[in-house]
Amino acid sequence: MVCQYSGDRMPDQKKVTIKDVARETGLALSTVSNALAGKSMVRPETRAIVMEAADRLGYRASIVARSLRAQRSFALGVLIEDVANPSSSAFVRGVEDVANAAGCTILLADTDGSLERQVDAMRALIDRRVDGLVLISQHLEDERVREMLRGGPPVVLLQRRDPVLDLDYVGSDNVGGVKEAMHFVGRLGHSRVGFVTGPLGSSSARERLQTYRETAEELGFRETEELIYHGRYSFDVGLEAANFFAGLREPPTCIFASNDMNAIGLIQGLSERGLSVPKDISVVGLDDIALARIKALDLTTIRLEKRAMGEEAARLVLRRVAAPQRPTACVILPTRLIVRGTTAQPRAD
Amino acid sequence: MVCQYSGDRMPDQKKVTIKDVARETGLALSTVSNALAGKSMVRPETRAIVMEAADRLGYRASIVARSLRAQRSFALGVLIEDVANPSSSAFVRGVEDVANAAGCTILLADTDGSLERQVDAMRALIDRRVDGLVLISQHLEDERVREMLRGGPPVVLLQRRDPVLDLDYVGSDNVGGVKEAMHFVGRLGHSRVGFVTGPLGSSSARERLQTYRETAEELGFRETEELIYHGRYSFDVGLEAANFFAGLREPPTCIFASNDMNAIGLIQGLSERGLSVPKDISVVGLDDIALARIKALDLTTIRLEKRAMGEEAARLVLRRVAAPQRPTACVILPTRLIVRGTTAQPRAD
DNA sequence: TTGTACGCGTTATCAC
DNA sequence: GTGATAACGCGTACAA
Repeated sequence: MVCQYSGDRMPDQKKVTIKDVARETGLALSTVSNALAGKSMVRPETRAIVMEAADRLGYRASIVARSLRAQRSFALGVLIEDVANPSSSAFVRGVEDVANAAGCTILLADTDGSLERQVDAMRALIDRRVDGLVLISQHLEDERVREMLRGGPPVVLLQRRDPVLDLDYVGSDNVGGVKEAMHFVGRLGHSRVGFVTGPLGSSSARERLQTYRETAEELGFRETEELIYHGRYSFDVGLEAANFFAGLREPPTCIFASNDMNAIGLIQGLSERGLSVPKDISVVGLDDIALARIKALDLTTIRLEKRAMGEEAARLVLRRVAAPQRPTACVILPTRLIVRGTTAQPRAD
Repeated sequence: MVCQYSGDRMPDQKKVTIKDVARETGLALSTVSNALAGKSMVRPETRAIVMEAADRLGYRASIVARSLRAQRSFALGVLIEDVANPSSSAFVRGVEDVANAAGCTILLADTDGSLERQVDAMRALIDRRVDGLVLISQHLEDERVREMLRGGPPVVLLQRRDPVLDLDYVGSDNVGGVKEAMHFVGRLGHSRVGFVTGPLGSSSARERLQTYRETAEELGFRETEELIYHGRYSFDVGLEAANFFAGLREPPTCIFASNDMNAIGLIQGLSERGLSVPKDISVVGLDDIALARIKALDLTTIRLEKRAMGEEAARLVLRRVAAPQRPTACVILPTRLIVRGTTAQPRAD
C-alpha cells in the first residue's frame, strides 16, 4: 500500500562552511579554525565572537573534510554474519558503545557467512578508510582476505583466531567454559555425553571440541567419538542433531549444543521424538541469549559475555590505531555456567 | 585474562593514491581518473595500462576524497533503539541490504530510547554528511530533533509518523493487523479482551490502541477501557501486565500484547499466577520474531515484515537523495495474523 | 585523446 | 594574536 501526497520542502539549503563563518565575522579562516578548536593562542573575545557566529549560522564542521585532512576517518568497520541474529548482535552493541565514547562511528556490514560478501564488505570499508576493522567470526583463509589483513587498517579478530598472523584477538574462555560444564554434568552422574560442534572453520568451535574430548577422557566418559555431531550454529541443525542422537541404539543422557539457538532446536527435536528434557536427556547451551532465562525455555547454558567482548575488541583496535607498533594483545573473557532447568541427573535405568 | 606477545608488523605502508598510478604509468592524473571511471574518451589500450598499474599497485580510490568532492558520502545513517534487541534488528538488515546494493554503507547508532543519545547520534551522523537518515522508532518532538529533521539530510521515518512535517514514512498496517486479530479472537468466542499498549509517544502504538477500541466496540466487547494496560515493548512489562490482569475480579479471556517479547513475559507472568495459556487465557503477540515459532512458545502473533520495512525505508531515502523535491511517500506494509498455539476458545464457565 | 588547473572543507605551517 | 597559503585525494571543466 503506497500513498503519495505532495509536500512543501525547502530548496535544500547549502551547507554552511567554515568559510561562511570567517566571512560573517570578518576574520581569517585559520583564526576561525583555531578558535573553534579551542587553541590557546586565540584571544577569548575573538573566540566568543566566532562561537556566536558559528552557532547562529548553524555551522558544523564536516567530518568528511576533516578525515581527508587528518588521514583518519574516525570510524570503525564492523563485519558480522547477521545483525538480525540474536546470538551475534550483542557484539555490535559492545563495539558501538566504546567506539562512540571515543568519538568514532561504526560502519556495519553483514556477510551472512558468505566469503564473497565478506571480501566485498571489507573492500568497501577499507575504501572508506576506516581507522580499524572488527571482524566477528569471519573467514580468514582466503588470499584476498589475508592480503587486506596484512596491508589494511588495524584489525581485531573476534571469536576466530588467525593461524598465522598474530593479530589482536578477543575470545571467550572456551576451554574453561566447556570444562566447567562437563564437570558439572559429570557430577550429576552423566557419562554418555553428546556434543554438537560449531563449524570447524572457527577456532572457537575447534577449541570447544578439543576440550570436550580431553575432558571426556579425563572424566572417563564413554563412546565420546560416536556421540559427536558435526553441526553449525542454528536452530535447524538442532532439529537434525536431535534426530541423530534419538536414533542411536543407546542415546546419550546429556548433550552439549553448539549454541543456544541450536540447543532450542535440539530440545524441540528431542521432544518430537518423544524424549523429554531434562527427564530423559539433559541439554547444555552456549551464549545465554536474552530468551534463555524465560521459564518456557529455562536453558542451562555457558554464558558468553558478548557485549563485553565487543567492547574489548573496540578498545583493542582503537588502541592500535593510536599506537600501530604496540605488541599484539589477546583478550580472553571468562565464561560462566548458568545452571537452569534443562539439566538434571540421568534417569536411573 | 590478557596475554601479550610481541609480533612483527610491517611499517604501516602509505596508501597509494591516484597520483602514484599516474606517476607509474607516466600519464596525467585526469587521464588515469577518466580511465578508472571508464569514460569513453579514453583509448582502450591506455585504459588497459592504467588498470594494470592500478591493480599492481593495489590502488583503491578514497571514498573520503570522493565524498568531499562529490558533496555526497554514499552512506546512510541508521538510528535504532537497540540492535541487540531481536524485535528491532531485522529493520537494520533490511536497510543495509538495499543500501549496499546501491553502493552505500550504513552508519549505525543505538539510542536506547534516550532522547539525548538520539540527538547526539543524529548530530554525529549529520556531521559525517550522510546522504540520508533512517529513523527507527525515534523521538520526534524535541526542538533540536525537529531542527535537524527540517534542515538536515533526507529522512525516512520508520514505525513513527511525524505529526507536522510530511516526511517519507514506512509503517505497517496496524489498523488491519489489529482488526484481523480482533475479529479472529471474536470468532473464537472471546468478548473480554485485554490490551497492552506500547509507549504512546509512538504513532504506531497509538494507532493500534485506537483500532483496538474501535474494533472492540464494533464487535461488542465488554469493559474494554478497564482492560487496557499502558505498557512498553518489553518482557518485564509483560510480567507486570500479567499481574495486573490476573489481579482483576474478572480477568479477560484473551490479551493482546504490545509485542512478542512482551507476550512472552505476559505468558510467563500468567503462568506464575496459576493461569495457563491458552486454556485460561489466550495471548496474541506482535512481530513474529524468529523464536515465536518454536514449540515451547508457539506464539499466535501479528507478523510485521520488518526486514521488508527496512528495505522499503532505504529505497525511499535513496530515492529522495536522487530527487529531493519529489512528493512525500508513505509506504504501509501489510501485516499477517499467524495463528499458533497461544489462542483458543475461551473456557466455557 | 591527453594534460593543466581548480575546488571540495579542514587543518597545519609559517609570516606578519 | 592573526592571517595567508599549502596540502589531503579526487573529479572535472577547459585548454592543448
